[in-house]
Amino acid sequence: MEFVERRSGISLWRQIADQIRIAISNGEFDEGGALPGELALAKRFEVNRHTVRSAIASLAREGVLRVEQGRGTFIARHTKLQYPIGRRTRFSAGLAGQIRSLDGYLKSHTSEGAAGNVARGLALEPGAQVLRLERVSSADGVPISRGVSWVDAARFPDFADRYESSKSITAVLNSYGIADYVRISTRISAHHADPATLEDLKLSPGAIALRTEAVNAEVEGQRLEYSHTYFAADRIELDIDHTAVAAAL
Amino acid sequence: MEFVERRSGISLWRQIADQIRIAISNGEFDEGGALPGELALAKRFEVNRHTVRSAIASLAREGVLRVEQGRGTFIARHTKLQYPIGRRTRFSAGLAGQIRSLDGYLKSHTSEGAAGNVARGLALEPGAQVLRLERVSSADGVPISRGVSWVDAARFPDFADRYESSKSITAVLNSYGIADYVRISTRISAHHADPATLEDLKLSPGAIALRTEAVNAEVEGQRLEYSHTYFAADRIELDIDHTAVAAAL
DNA sequence: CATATTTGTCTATTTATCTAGACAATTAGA
DNA sequence: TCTAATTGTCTAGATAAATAGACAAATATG
Repeated sequence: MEFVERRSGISLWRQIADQIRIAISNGEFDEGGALPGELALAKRFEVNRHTVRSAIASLAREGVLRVEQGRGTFIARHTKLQYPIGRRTRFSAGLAGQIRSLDGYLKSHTSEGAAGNVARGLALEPGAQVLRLERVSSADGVPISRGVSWVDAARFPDFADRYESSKSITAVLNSYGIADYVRISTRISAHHADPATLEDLKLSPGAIALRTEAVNAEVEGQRLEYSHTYFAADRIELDIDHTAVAAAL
Repeated sequence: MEFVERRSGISLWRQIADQIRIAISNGEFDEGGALPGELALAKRFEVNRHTVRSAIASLAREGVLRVEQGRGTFIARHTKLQYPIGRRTRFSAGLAGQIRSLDGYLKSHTSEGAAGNVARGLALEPGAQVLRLERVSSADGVPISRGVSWVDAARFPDFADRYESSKSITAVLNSYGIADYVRISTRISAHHADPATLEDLKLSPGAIALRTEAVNAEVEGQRLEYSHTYFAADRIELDIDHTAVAAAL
């Protein structure tokens, strides 16, 4: 017997869909990839068969399950992407090998005064002019992340133009003569996705966003980039590498 | 105008509550701590005033908001705990300074054959006997995390007994003559909390769990502990430290 | 004190979700 | 081919969520 809670603001079918999703990612139905029948699931969750059917229908729409009349319900997709994070995190290189194509576009770029957290991240005075770049990335056509980056406007006046042509933070920094940089800190939290993230990542309400707040700096410590990135938590997970400086060379 | 989606399986009041929560954590209502009036919020989310009231009531029950008749609605609580993760992550030491008390209890301990991921994490043969320890931790009386740890049963036969008395992984490892250990890898994902996590962390359905899958090892590389930990995402965030080995001494 | 603004409570109605049951359509296996 | 087990579709009714409006109660302000 599993638990679903009524009057929680989450419909029963949605709770059941979430639990099935988790069970799949825990490898629960791996033998053959078949789920228990609708009646068995209804008994397990203590709900009506039609409620289970709603849950299954929503997972089938997402491509997680495949339903075949007379045969049963099967797992259609399983794996999440792994996004490595470490001292030498590079956005584009991280997913290499896991996907065929990685696209990204610059959604907007503006100049603004640095708010508190941005100023702290870049070690600037609050209110100093910074460039704000908003980017959306997709792997094999599926949106993966939405990121906002801030850089010092005084040091990188035409960062946006250069980014537009190369579409790589690393390449732009290289073009400014910065051969190498390292990740100083990453702060990770999880939320229900806000409307902007829902839209950019093509998620439905209630979906979860993994958020990283990161600072990249030169090897000597001079701050380069401060960023917020929102990942679609049902498509990707973060893989932290704690190995020491050896990899840096 | 913000967006709420109907027929998504998440009730409107719940979507609105989630958005208000996010807005608070983004510092949107910080001046004075007062939210817009119910009518203003109803207009903003394009719903009835009563729907907004449901959202506010649920946040007030959680202690996030404080409602005063005739005056308005105010922010009651703001901050999340920061849980540091790095090469030298220690559960008990991480939250020092942020909280007054840290409690934990051993919920269960069993001996079992190592499943695939456990065997990989501990570098054992699949099926090798391992001890499984399930722990729940609370900060200042509020549940923070639920963790399952596995250790090699052959090497640490009475790990559970020793843990029961010291309530510290570090202390138990010390008692086995292991003076130091390091975090090798941490994998982070986010899910809707499963029923066991909901119960242990006293969350309501739809709440988000931040999950870490971690491997701790001796400095020389010998694997010591493999763990899954679920954090209540609305109470804590993970703070990754990328600084190199300097801190290890 | 008078007034405007805010939250609190009540009734009524509409819409969405969940339950219940019956039976059809498809598939697998004896 | 017959039967059991599965998913698909329909109807009907009960429960929960959302809308709508009216007015009370508390607060702040001029």
